[in-house]
Amino acid sequence: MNLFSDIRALVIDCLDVLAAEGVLPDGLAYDNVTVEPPRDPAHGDMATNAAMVLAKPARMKPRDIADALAGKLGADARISSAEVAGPGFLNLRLAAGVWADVVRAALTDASYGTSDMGQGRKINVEYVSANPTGPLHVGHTRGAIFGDALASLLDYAGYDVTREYYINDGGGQVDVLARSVYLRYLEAHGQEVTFEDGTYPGDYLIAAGEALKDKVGDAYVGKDEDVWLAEVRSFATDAMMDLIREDLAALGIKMDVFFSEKSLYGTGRIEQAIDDLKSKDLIYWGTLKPPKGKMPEDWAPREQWLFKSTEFGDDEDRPVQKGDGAWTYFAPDIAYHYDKVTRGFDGLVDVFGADHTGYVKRMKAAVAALSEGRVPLDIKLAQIVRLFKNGQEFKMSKRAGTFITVRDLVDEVGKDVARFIMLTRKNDTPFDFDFDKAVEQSKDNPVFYVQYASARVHSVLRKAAEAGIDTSDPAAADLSLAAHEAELALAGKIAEWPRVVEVAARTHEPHRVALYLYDLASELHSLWNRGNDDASLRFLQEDNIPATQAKIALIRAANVVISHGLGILGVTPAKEMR
RNA sequence: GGACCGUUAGCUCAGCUGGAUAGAGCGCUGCCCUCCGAAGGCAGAGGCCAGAGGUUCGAAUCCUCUACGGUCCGCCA
Repeated sequence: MNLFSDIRALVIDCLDVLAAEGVLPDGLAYDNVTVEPPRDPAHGDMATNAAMVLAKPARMKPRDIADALAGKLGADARISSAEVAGPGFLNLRLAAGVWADVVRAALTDASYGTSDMGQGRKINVEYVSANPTGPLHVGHTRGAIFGDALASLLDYAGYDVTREYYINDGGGQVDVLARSVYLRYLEAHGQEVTFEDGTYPGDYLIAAGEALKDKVGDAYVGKDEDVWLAEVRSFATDAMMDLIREDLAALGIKMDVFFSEKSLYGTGRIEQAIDDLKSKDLIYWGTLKPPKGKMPEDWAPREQWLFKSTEFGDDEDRPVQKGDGAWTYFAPDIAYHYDKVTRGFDGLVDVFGADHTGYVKRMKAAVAALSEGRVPLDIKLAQIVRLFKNGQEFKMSKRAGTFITVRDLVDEVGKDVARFIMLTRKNDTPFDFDFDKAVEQSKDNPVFYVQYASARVHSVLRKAAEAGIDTSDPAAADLSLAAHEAELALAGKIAEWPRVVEVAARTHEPHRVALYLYDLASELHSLWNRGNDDASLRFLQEDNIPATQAKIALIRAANVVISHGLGILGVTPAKEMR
C-alpha cells in the first residue's frame, strides 16, 4: 500500500471523468501531476498541483479546474475535504479510516514499503573495488557503505540486484605487492630485508609472508623473480582478498560476485570488447592533442588506438591500446563493462571514489557504445571523508603510518554507527566524520536517536506484558482509539515510507532513507514526550485496554518501518539501549 | 587551459518531477523534572538560498555568465 500513489491514481481517475464529461479537454498529459505531503501541516494531509499543471494545456483557469476536481474527489470515501488554496493547489484532508488502513498495512503486510518499481529488472551495483594490495582503510568506507545500502535499497524497490567487486589484479601494483610479500617471506626465513621505494612496507604483509613460507618452504629463497613472481602474485592477491573480504564482513557487506581483472587478459575477452567497438567504427589509430594548460615535461605525440568517446559526450577520445601493443588501463575496464552488458543487466551502477571523477564520462561513453544506449550506467561518486578526533582533523598518511583501517573504525564505533552516520550525507558532498560524536549516546547522534526510538517501543511492549495487556494481535486493535492529532502525525509519517523508498531508489540516494528514519524517530519521540504533559497520550492506559492496544499498534507500525529502513541501511535495530 | 562536484541560519547539513510563509541538528536566549526511561522537554531569535542575467503562472531547484572552494586532467590502475 502506497497512500500517495493511491491518491494520485484517484486524482487521475477524477481527471479522466472530467475529461469524459467534457469539463476538461481530452488527451491531456498527466505526467507532471503530483500528490505530495504539504510542507505546512495546516495545508492538510496531501496536496496536488493538478489544476496548475493542467491550466495551460487545457486553456482554463487553475481555479476552475481545481473546483471541478475538488467536487469529484470529495465524493470518494477516503477524502474528507478538498479545498482550493494559493495559486491553485488542491489541499486534501483524508478520512481517519485511511490512516488506520496505513497502520494496519504496516503491521500485517510484510511488503509494506517495498515497491514494484523495479519490476524485477536486473541491476548491477559495483562498489569498493579497492586494489587488492592491503586492508581496506577509511577512505574506502564511504563508497563501500553507500554502494551496499544502495544495493539493498534497489532490492527493496523491486530490482534484481547483483553486488559486485572488481578486483584490480591485472596491473603493475600487484607485482609490487608480490615483491613486498616476497620480502616478508625472506624475512620469515630469518633474512634481513629492506623495503625500498616501490614496495609496500606495511605490517599487514608479515602474515602473508609467513603463510607463503608454510606453503612452499624455502623453494623460492634466493631464486630469481621469474621463478616465483607469477606464483607469489596470485598467492598474495588471494591473501589480500581474504583480508578485504573480512573487512567487508566487518562492515556487514557480502558481495555476490568478485570479478577478476586478470581473467580478462590472455583470454581474448579484451580483444572481443575492443572488436565490438571496432565493428561499430569507434576505434581508430591516431594521436591525441597535447594537454592544454600545464604541459608535462616529457610529452611527445604518440600514435595509439583510440576510442571515439567524444561521440558519446566525452571531452577527448581515449587511448585503449598503446603503440607497443600494451593495453591501457581503460581497455580492461571496457572489457569488464562489456561483460556486464552481455550478462544481461538492465542497468549498471558504478560507485567510484572522488579521485576517479575524471573517468566518469569515458566509462559512460563506453557503456553507451557497447550497449548501443540500451543499458544506462549511473556513476555515483563517494566524496572524501575527513576524520575528526578530539575536535581536530586527523590526517591519514601512509608514510607517517597514521592510517585508519576499516577494522580500526569498526572497533572504535561499531558497524552500525559507521554505516548510519556515513549514510546521513549525500554521497557527493564532502563529509566530516567526528569520532567523538559517533560514540556519544545523545540526541546529537542520529544513530542513537533512531535506535532509541526503537528501544522505546520495545520498552512499552515489555511494560504492557508486565501489566498483562494482550498485544499479540495489534492489527485487531480499534485504531480509532489512537486518532489524536499527534498520533495521526505519526501515522502520516508512516504513510510516507513507500514514497521515500521510491524517490530514494529512483535517484539512487540511500541517504534519504536515513534522513527519513530520523524524522520518523523524531515523530515518535515527540509523541512520547507529549505523554509527559497529557496523560491521555501515554501509550499505556491501564484502565483502558482497547486504547492501549490501539496506541501500541501505532507505535509498533512505526517500529516495523524503522526496522525495514535500518535493514536497508545495514544497521541492526536495537531492542534496548544499554 | 579544461572537465566534474559543491556554495542554503553563527557551525554541520537536508530540501522530492520547479509549487504555497526555505527546514533539521548543534550553538544561542527564555521557561520546565513528585511525569510510561530527563540518555531530556517546550518555546524563541537567527536567511538577499555565493552574485548577475534568463526561462514561467511560479525558481534554492532549470539555462547562461561570474566569483570562491574541492576533485581530477597522455605515458599508474
